[in-house]
Amino acid sequence: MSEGNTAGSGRKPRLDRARVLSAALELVDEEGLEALTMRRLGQRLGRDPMSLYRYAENRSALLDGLTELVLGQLTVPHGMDWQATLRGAAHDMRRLALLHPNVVPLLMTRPLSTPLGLRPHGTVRPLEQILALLIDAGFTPAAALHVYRAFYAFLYGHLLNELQELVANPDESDAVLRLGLYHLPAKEFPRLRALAPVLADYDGARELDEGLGILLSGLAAALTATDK
Amino acid sequence: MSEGNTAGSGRKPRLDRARVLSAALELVDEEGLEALTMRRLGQRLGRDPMSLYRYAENRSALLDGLTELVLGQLTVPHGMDWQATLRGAAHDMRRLALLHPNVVPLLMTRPLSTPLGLRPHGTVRPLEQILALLIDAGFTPAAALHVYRAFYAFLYGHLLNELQELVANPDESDAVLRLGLYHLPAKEFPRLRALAPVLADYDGARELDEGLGILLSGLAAALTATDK
DNA sequence: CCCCTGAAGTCTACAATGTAGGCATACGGG
DNA sequence: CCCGTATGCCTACATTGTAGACTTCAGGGG
Repeated sequence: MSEGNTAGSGRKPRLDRARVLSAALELVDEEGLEALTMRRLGQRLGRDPMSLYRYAENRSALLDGLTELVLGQLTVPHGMDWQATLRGAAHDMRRLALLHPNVVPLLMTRPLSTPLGLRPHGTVRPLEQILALLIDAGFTPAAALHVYRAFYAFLYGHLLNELQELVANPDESDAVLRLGLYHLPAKEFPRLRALAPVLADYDGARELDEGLGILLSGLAAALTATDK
Repeated sequence: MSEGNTAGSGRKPRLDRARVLSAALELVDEEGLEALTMRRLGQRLGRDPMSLYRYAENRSALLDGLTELVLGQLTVPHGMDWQATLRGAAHDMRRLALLHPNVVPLLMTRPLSTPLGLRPHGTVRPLEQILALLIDAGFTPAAALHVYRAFYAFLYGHLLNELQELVANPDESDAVLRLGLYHLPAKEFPRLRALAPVLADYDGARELDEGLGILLSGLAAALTATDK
């Protein structure tokens, strides 16, 4: 019986920020954000909860660390024209979101409470990279910022959209059941209910791609007209 | 001395779901989401915390109630063409977000954990209204859904974007200071830091409007080409 | 080899939170 | 007037984040 090391295998290989964060990420991936408590995380690492404070100041900083860990894995591709690059980055971001759906709320809302300059550098780097890309492609810095913002907005919004479709019974193919649509009074929500079949086969990658296509080409047109 | 009724004025005018929710909204508006605890809310209403459970099952349901209360105030305008209507709705949504910035994280993330059919009806109604609008404007139901999704994505993403600019010292006009940009190493983030002046005068309404213009006209073009 | 210093980890303790379960009380219909 | 039901309150508890003091331990200078 010995002791409560849930993870079991490795024996006390000296803690370390990266180790803490990735354990936290595993925990959140497996059991959701609520499960990420200092005590549970300590237990999973076979350590006293209090040890964590050597590596994370407080729980909120731990959450920031999580977003940093995930966003740090985002790769902005090289050697293509700017539109293809942005598309590539968007799809990679989508991949990360689907890989860690429970972290998505953090990705969306953490920045709301942290000014740009104080965010973990890893989370700001993609912004810098993309600005560089756009400026090298000939955009004015100000125009580059506009493009980035529109891109970011649509991307993040799309992810919010897409992850809603995963909710509930992911193994149920009938959208009426899967999304609990039968709870909506038919008189009040006729169009929505009629859309059940369409809701049933949602293709996130494609929807993202088409939206981006429209947005990016539109931006290119609008901006070349003025100051690009 | 009497008792701990912080709100002071009114004396026990019988509780009621609407009263509870709007007190919760005030509390969140004034002191942020963290301040919304059962005890604080009870105190503000001059009631025992436990009374709240008559009107809100649990804290999570209270948060859902908040999003419902705010989204219920969204008005989708009438009597214009579909693009103008969507624009109008977007600006009204923006108004609500700026009015209740602390609730925005809820608006963005609550739907992620609640299937469509189980959401408070007030939060689904705008979706139905907009679908109706688009279908009446001649779109296929499926096409209407696509338009709605792109619209919603950009709108929500834009709000995430815009609310980040409010963070930190809202009364400081210098963006370097206001956003803490001096914390970013100049070698690693040159473009971003150079953009400080542009970041300083951000016009959210305009940015929203221009993005929407591009997106909506692009959508119209793409869809009339196929099945609108 | 020993001891000493700082870091790494742990223990104890506390205030705050959500909420279950039982009780009081006030109100409205017979 | 009386009683049943909805409304509100009280007590109690398990769980959380985290402060502060203590322990353990690695490793480097005498």
